[in-house]
Amino acid sequence: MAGVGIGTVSRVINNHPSVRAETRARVQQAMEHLGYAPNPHARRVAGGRSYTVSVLLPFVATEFYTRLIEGLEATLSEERYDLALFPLITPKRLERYLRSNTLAYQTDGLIVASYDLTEHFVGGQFPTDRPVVLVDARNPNYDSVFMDNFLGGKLAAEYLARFPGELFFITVEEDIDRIFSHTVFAERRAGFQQGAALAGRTVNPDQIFNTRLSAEGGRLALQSFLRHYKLPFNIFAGADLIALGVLEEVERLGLKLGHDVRLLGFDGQPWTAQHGLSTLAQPVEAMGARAAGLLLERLQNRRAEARQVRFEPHLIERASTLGAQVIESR
Amino acid sequence: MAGVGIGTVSRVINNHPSVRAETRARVQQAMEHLGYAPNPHARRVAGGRSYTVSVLLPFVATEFYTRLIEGLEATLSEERYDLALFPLITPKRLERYLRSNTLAYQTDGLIVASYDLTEHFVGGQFPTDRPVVLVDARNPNYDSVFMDNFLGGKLAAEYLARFPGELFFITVEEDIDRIFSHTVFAERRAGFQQGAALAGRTVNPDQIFNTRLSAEGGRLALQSFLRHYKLPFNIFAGADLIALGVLEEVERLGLKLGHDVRLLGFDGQPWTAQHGLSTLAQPVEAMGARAAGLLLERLQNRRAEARQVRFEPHLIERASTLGAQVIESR
DNA sequence: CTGAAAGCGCTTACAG
DNA sequence: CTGAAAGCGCTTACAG
Repeated sequence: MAGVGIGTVSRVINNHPSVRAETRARVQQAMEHLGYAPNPHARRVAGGRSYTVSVLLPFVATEFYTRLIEGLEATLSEERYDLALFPLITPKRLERYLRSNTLAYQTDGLIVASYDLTEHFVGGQFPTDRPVVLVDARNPNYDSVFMDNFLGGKLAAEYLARFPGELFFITVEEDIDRIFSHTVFAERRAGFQQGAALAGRTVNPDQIFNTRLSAEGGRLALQSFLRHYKLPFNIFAGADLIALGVLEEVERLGLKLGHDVRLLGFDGQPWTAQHGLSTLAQPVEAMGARAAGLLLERLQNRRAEARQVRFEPHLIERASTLGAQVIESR
Repeated sequence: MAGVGIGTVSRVINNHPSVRAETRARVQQAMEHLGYAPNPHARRVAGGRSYTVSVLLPFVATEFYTRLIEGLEATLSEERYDLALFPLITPKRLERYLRSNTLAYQTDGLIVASYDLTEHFVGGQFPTDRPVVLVDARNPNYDSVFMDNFLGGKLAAEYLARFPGELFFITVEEDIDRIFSHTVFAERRAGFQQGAALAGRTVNPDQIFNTRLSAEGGRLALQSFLRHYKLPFNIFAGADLIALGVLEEVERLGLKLGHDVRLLGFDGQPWTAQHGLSTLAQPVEAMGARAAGLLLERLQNRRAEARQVRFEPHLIERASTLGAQVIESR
């Protein structure tokens, strides 16, 4: 249809430089018109690349992963890469992804989210020769993009310590998927405790409530704090989802948000704005984009030194810590 | 290594009948020895089949899906099929899975879990010519394997109505992933209400508690019931996970399980046994296996009429409804 | 800059 | 029953 040989079509598809602009345009028009898209299996058989990247991620359906995937995809799709998602459901399945030559794993590279899975393999290396990038996790041997969760907890404590009233922390100790271990909540907790100590504040064990990652857990936490302490409260919820439950319970009990209870979340979910929830925002999409970028670079240059990219959370102040009036007058 | 041509190796791999048993064994030995596994991309390019099946499933990490996947995989792997999991995160992504010819979607068939997604497409048909099987969902135009959730709710009410005290139901109205709608909880609720009515029992609105799918939601539900009603309670939790929270709260409050509070879950999760939780068990693995079987058959015979396979939940009685003593004396 | 040819790792008639 | 050959839909030197 474009009046060219299939080799030229292939060059257009693969962005080969030596194609005349006019020819390239003609071929692209024809592809558009015909709704043609190349067969990725054939591309892999012929060229050794499938233009697909695997993302191994925990089997937990939080907005964090939705946002992370968006970030990954935005960057990868610019280079015409597709991503295939592989929820890590059992260790057996991890083994399968890595060792078998299942279609599933026949991709060009690997992005591993939230786990440093190297501990599962002898020698601390992934049993693969494909490039691997960690995101929301870190390992010195691999490109890593991670959040400084300790700093997040510390910032939370320092910020909340400026207000009158006791400090509280709601955390999640249980492994989110009961299979692979993760450390983000423990890091936030350690940071929180150090921040509180630096501010000269004590945090008793019953000021720390451990629950599961659910809004209802936040409601139970507030109930528990109320049984043992007097208002006002300064609560750092280890996740926005948990903070949402605190908000619900504050409302149900008729307490005054930003006064009786000052509340700080963690994550910076898009919906926190509507709820007036102060939060330590993680630039999740940016982290995903960066991880995708590292993988793309690594695909070009396999030998470069592993890079460690640290992100910091940033404080977003809203009514849940400042009170409604303060916000209005800004 | 086996002293045969590559064509014969291929015949062995594909279970072609006309290979001598002795030759087959020799080839298999060689494959074993070399750790050889065929390249699925090449298989698809050459033979049109990739021996991979896509599973589209909600992005919710419940044990239901873990078990479902196990059931699917057990059956598919017998026929040397692999499965590729595709969490349905956004409608955009659904579109992508179906329309693009991404590697992701270049599989031999489609298993769709928990949603009748046909509503998203004009004509009520999936835009694909590959076989499609629904599981935990139903549509007359496609092979479907589903649970009779209405019956489940009805059985629950009939069973609990035999005990003294009010009837309660804990449900989840919000869509589990906020994106695609599902109906299982509404069906259980409708069945529960009919069962209660048939048993001559009334269920007031405040005897039904709506929460999210979390253990903590069960704890809040029990708190709510206690504010409005007197013990003893007969509670049907729409999911075992929610029942777990009721158990936790019963213990925290020092109530007597199986007496003050009789509790029935739904799902039949493996861990319910340890907790003495009575439950309406869904044979999830069997449903998965059946769905996989239907797909395998459909791969052979594309024209056969769509089959509808209905599963029923079955009651498992334990201490949470019978009390500890009764169990002991059995 | 572009076409024609070889080749990627398989499957499957076609002979024998 | 089995080997040799053609072909699947691409990519990529190799010529021109």
